[in-house]
Amino acid sequence: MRHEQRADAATLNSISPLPIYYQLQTIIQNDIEGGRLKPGDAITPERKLAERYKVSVGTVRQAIAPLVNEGFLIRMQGKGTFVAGTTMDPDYVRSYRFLSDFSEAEAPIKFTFKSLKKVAGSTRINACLKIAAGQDLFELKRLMLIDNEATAYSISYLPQRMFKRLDETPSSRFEKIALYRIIEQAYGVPTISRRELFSVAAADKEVAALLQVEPGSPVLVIEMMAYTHKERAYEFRKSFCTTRSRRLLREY
Amino acid sequence: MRHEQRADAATLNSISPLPIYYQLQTIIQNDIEGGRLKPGDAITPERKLAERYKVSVGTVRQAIAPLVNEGFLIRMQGKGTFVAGTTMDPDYVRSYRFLSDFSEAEAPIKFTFKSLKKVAGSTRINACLKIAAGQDLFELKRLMLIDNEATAYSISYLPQRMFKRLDETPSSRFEKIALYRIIEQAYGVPTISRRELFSVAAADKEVAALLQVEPGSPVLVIEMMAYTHKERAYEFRKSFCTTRSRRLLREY
DNA sequence: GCTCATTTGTTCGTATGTATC
DNA sequence: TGATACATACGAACAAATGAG
Repeated sequence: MRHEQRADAATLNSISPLPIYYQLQTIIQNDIEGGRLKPGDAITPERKLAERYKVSVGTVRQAIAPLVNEGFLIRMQGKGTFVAGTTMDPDYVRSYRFLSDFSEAEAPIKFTFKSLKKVAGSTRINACLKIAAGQDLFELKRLMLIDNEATAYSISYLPQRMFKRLDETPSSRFEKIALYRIIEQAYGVPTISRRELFSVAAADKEVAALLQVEPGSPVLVIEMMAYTHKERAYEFRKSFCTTRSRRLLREY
Repeated sequence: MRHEQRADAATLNSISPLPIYYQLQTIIQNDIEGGRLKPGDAITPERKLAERYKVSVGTVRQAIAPLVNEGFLIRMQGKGTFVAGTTMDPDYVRSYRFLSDFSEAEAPIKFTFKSLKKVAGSTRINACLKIAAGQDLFELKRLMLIDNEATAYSISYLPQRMFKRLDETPSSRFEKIALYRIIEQAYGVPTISRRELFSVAAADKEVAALLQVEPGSPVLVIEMMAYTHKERAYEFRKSFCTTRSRRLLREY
């Protein structure tokens, strides 16, 4: 479990205008973002880092503290310092939160799996994901229910090359665990940020049937990109929501 | 400009299980959240705090660091440590950001002032703002244009008691400076968080006329609450957006 | 343009406490 | 119980930025 960091090609430069603690912080952060340190790995203990780089423990702590603060690392007294997974607040990372009003409580939601299959890449989606036009995708469809009423329908696209054998995941898993958790646990890809585009559109036949509305009636449409380290896109998702009785919540 | 903190009713307790640095952090944070330290104020220098509380400079720094990190304070070498205003990333705090697609650049937006007047409180809005039903409100209406095309229309409600004489603000100011900046600069109320509820609704006559759409046609509706310290609500806003050519952006 | 007092920034080293295994 | 590792706290020295004179 303990990850052995290689005995540093990167070294600290005391002549550099950059503070030593910052140089060390960058080294560690690069190891995380470069995938050499994966979620769950323990990093070298602070005292050993201090010896290796010939700096004081305080300086090592200065390097580690901001990484802990930004959510890259998790420190546990008596155990060690570990690489974190998805940094976003679990509440914020949830895409489908519905309220009828600000004063009301959040409605519990149920995910149902519809399908997961390999599909050919699309020009637009591959461009958004910044992958070659020829690369194939996984297409995941899910329906979200509140009080047994279909409330949101989502179609996700993920690069096959990045998530090999995702289609071997038991479908029940997609109903129990959030997608970003699966991505993180199975592939070591944490979710760092997301962008969403909101619009209104008329429901097509597929959406209308699933959301139980008249074809052509207006629904809330959200196109989302999910990003891991270094703003690398890993998912494109299109969601359709009815907002008859409940409305979609976002907090910042 | 320099704010003199009173010579501490609150004192540090070395017997307490809470670390000293944390106790000191809490004292400072309470002064900020309680309004005794306002945005722009300088806090007592670290060495003086160390003397006053009989702790080392390092401990004071440990107390200040997280407050800097969370955005309550801003430190400037050679100048001092100052109480920050709105903590949110300026980009994130902007409510009206529109893109035609993920790969496109953001469209520049123009705010136009429509009206600002005193209105009686409403049961629902006052409840959301957690103020007495009888309290009066300011109602601010603004129209947002992209490429001279009406794209969003917003109606904001703010408690009169909290923002006395807001209606004496020159209307041009609302077209040049974001509302949250005015609120912060004129009243010392920083924006800490927001919640939004997204839905789709038919445009009424007023909205349809301003957004230049057919009455009854579907528009994106966003109800927003803005909060300052301690999750105290200070604004209720209802926005209506057309998403013909551009879509509303949110990032997390 | 220069100097000086003030203030924060960086780095060091040490000691002791506490949690884990 | 002991070894390991992080948490808290202290204090000192020098660097760098600022603003006043």
